[in-house]
Amino acid sequence: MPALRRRGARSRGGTTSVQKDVVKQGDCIALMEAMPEASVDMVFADPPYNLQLEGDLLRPNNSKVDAVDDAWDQFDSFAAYDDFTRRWLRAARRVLKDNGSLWVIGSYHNIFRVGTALQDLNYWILNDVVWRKTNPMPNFRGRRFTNAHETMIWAAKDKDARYTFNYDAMKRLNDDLQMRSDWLIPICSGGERLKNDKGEKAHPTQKPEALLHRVIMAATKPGDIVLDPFFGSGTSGAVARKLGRHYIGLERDSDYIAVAKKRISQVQPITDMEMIDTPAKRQEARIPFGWLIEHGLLEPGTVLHGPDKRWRAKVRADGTLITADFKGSIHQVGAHLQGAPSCNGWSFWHVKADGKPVSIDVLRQKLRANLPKTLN
Amino acid sequence: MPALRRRGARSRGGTTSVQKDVVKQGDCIALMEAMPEASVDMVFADPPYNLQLEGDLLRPNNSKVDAVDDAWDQFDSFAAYDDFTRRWLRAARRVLKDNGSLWVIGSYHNIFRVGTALQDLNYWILNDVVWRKTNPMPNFRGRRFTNAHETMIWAAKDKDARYTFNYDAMKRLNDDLQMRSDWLIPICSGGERLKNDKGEKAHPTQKPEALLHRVIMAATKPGDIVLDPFFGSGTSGAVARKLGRHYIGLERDSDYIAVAKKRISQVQPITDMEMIDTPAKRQEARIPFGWLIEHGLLEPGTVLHGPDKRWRAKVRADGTLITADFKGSIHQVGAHLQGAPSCNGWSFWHVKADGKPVSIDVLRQKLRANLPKTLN
DNA sequence: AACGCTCTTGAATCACGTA
DNA sequence: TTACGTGATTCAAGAGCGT
Repeated sequence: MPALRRRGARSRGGTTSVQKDVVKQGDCIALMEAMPEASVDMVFADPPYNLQLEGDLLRPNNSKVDAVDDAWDQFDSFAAYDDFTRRWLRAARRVLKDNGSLWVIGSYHNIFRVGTALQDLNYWILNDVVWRKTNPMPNFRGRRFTNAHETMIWAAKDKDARYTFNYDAMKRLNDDLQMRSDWLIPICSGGERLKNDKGEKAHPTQKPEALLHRVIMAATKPGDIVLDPFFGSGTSGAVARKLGRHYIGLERDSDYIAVAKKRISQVQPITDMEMIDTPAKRQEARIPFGWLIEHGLLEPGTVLHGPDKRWRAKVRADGTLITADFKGSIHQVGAHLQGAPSCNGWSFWHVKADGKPVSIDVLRQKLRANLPKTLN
Repeated sequence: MPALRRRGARSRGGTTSVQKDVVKQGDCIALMEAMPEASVDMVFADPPYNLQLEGDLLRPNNSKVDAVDDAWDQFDSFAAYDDFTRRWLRAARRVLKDNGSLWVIGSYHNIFRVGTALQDLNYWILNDVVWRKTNPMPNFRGRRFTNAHETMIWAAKDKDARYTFNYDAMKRLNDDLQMRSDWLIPICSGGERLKNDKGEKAHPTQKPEALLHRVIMAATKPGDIVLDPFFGSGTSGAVARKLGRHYIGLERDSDYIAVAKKRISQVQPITDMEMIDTPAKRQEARIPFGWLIEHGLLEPGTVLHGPDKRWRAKVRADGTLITADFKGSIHQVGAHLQGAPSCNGWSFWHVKADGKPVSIDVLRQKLRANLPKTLN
């Protein structure tokens, strides 16, 4: 039960305290209603999509697609889904700080209803952001376009809110061009995809950490609290912890909670504030340096050195480098250290791997090979 | 013997006739209500976006909605926009043929409300398609992501509609990969952008012809009728005419109508069917397997084998196959042997010719080419 | 170690015509 | 309206395995 407080005493920075870095089991609406109001800086929500699947779907080779048919995704009608949506969005709005913001991810099955509800509840939409998948599932029957993206809505609490947007960090993550509303990121697979002890996927819709990296870097500051009312396998919590933010996860399913807790416990937070604070080749696909970090080819805090080890700098989470007295892009820092007018950071900087220096350009090539022609 | 005929030759509704290749002036809802029902094959709509800064939103009765800045008026504005949206979508649904489809383009200001209305009116969403702009307007204040895309919703009249989708044409447009739901297309500028006699742009939101080219090629056949209830500068009409389709444009503003009419009059339609027809495997003349035997391309008793020689069957004179324990069609026997729910016998079975395996589909193509064109 | 090949898999509202 | 037979339909990655 929230403490009795005077109207207007609501702080913008939180005199109220809320339990941080926890996962709570239960219905997210009830759990949010029990939280103090205006207590979190950002909400990230991956609600049920309300897919309406009828029969089985077979691939051309007659194998069956493992569909999302879990009970938690079943609703009787659009009206029921709308009611659920409005209730959790209203509860989220109450616990959100006045200058916080909210992200919701969805597909065409549900995102229009979410967006309508947001607007009706007086949220103020800032962007719709398209997550373009490098490797979506194809359309097996040839009856539609390949459903190759999902949509995120980013909204402030109201029209006049002074929400956080780390414009420079985003720009640097994108090689000094403004970050656009369409993001190209692979789906979660391979080693990142959590499995249960039977080797099955632990959660049917686990989101990639690269996606959450960009969301959290864009719209929070170190120390901020990220609330995820549909915590699932805990991607938002894991990335928040890694980036020096706090998390609160709400989840009904105890199996998912166990997976998420174990996962988060293995995350090594970046404690060096310098690494995470955010004060910001033409024919081939352009790969911003920041993408190496988003995709885990470099960890924030990694030490890079120049060709002959005279020069060193550390990698920050937003894709800039930092030395004792200077920070900037890989090119700017390289030029500064050498006292040169310019420097190609891609060829200048190296990272130690198994004792041997590896050019970061090698990492770029590796990433480029993994991000196919859909880049263009 | 079944007659050789094109598959999918069903009539697409339309005993009623409708005026084609015209632009009508007036309120689109009233104009659609005056049209015969089930009379157009596709609707493309670029409705007002309800940009909240513009304040020029008109209610259904054409009264102007005052500029709004508080929550109550905002709700009033959304309600008016929703009402308008539902009315024109309902009218459009009535004039759409049962197997037609509808496209609506919008931005985050209005697209969620459009999508919700579509679902509520029992339209069946097929895809949301993202138009990624190569050259969007940058974000000048640095407070959001560059708004670099718009969203189109593609919907059928209902869940069971047999809408047109030229899968093969789309695949060829995309280097023989399935067309995805994210399209990269430049905004309309340069010579394509229509100007008035003062050199100002003739319409504020003229859409690029490349966008309409892909929409119309994807979802209509030559000779189909495309209805655009917010005709504006007439991009949909110009592209429809160019591609051998018909258009119906509805528009309130007489200046826009003048621009559109002049523009369309200058379009040279492509008359060569070879240029605009989009042959699909599904629509090719059906050749029963037995014809291969009748026409001497296969002898009764010939041994067929599967892709890897594990499976064998003999051809009987009536066009069935026989194995030790089973007989049936090429499809049934292929499925039975593999223990699969189904099998495309045309691609499964091969015959030895000069020591090399030849797919029976090759024989089918040979026969199809030799049959008189008039039957095709 | 480095390839090359096969097999598996991912938030999916995934036939159609004829009798 | 329903039942049934034909036959159309997949892309990018990762894992595993053999050379």
